[in-house]
Amino acid sequence: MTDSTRQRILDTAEQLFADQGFHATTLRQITREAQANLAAVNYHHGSKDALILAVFQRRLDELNSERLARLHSVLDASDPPDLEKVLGAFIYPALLLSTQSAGDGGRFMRLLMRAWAEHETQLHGAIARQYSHVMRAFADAVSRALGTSPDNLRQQLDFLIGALTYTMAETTDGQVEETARALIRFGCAGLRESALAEPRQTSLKENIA
Amino acid sequence: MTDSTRQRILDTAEQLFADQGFHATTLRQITREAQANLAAVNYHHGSKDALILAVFQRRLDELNSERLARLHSVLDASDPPDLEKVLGAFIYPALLLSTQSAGDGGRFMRLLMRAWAEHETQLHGAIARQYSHVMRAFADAVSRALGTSPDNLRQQLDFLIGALTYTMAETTDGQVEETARALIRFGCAGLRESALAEPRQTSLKENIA
DNA sequence: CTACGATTCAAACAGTTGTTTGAAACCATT
DNA sequence: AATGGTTTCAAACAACTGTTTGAATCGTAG
Repeated sequence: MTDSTRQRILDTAEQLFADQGFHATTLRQITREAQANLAAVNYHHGSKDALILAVFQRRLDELNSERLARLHSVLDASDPPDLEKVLGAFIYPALLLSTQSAGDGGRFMRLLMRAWAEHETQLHGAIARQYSHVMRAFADAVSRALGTSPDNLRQQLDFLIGALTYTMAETTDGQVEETARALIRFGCAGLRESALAEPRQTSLKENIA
Repeated sequence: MTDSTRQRILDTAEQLFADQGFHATTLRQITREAQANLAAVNYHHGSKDALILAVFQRRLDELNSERLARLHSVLDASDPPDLEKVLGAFIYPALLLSTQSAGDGGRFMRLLMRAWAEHETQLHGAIARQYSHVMRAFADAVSRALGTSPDNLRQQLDFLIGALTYTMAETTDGQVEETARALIRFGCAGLRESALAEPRQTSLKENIA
């Protein structure tokens, strides 16, 4: 292994941050549970703030690439794309990150929730920045599936993100698959209804994307 | 006034908790901005944890009674109740709490978000306990509007709560009304679609409410 | 074996935390 | 003016925070 201590700190920090929050979790607690020395955090990661960012960077990179890979696979399958499959490409990668931390399915979602509540901090900005291009890609895909402009879709996608984060944060491992299916059905209906409300946008100017 | 310092501490604590989180906010910061002495928090509220609970108690009591009042008004208007109006009775009171803290529309929602992330703490349990009977009332109302069993509706209502909390947490004051309308339309479509998926439940056993 | 860079470790650093204390100040009632 | 209960205040408390330091240990290449 390139660096075992660094990884162990990252893993236990992720778990403790999700359970207790960033400020409430102490470096002594992290290093004790990771069976490392107190100074190891500063040695391997520089500072506590840098550790927090590192915890997210690792997972968000994983989440983003998995989502985009599935999305492109869906886009290649049919044109216009199937809305259910587009939402599936958005939702299932998030569930994988949750269920892979065995025993606590909602941990990653609670971590995201905590990060999002940190509204005007470095963390919120960093996550928003890493999310934005993925969100744009999915907004484009949904707009093509519905035949509408992608402009007002960001809001409806936020509805979906909110529902996903909140619900999965307290879903136990067994119900994850069923909850995901219900969420996809719920979201598709909401998106289709919202698409009906605004005038169809079929002009070239908006739809070449 | 019965107690001005107590109220001032409650107000500034609410604001700082939403902006920075519970642990990151210090009693010295609260008392400084509230123009009170450091010991005033412990004198008036007992402890920092008790202050956190008090901040939520005040707002949740307000939110719950407003929601239930509007719900009963909707239930009295027609039978079966109008689904859009039921969701409106759920959503608008939350917006009022957000907009009444001028200049930062999403503050209360971020506060709720932070509280919800505190998963296995006293705070999470207290909020869930205060929410449960309201949730039950709205689940019953929605089930009557749709003509389905209220059993599986809790999950769809959680979708709505998640979308509401997440979206409003970053909605600026001006867009609040429009966002609420979009959310109601989105949620109604999702609920109606989910109702179609399961078999109609019209037996006496489930529907006497 | 030796030497050297990477890693670990115990100890200490200065600063901050929530809480407590006892005296001072306030304020209405006698 | 004197009383007694409520509220404020400055000061101190022990405990804990993230970070730094310099020596000890490790693993490996010369």
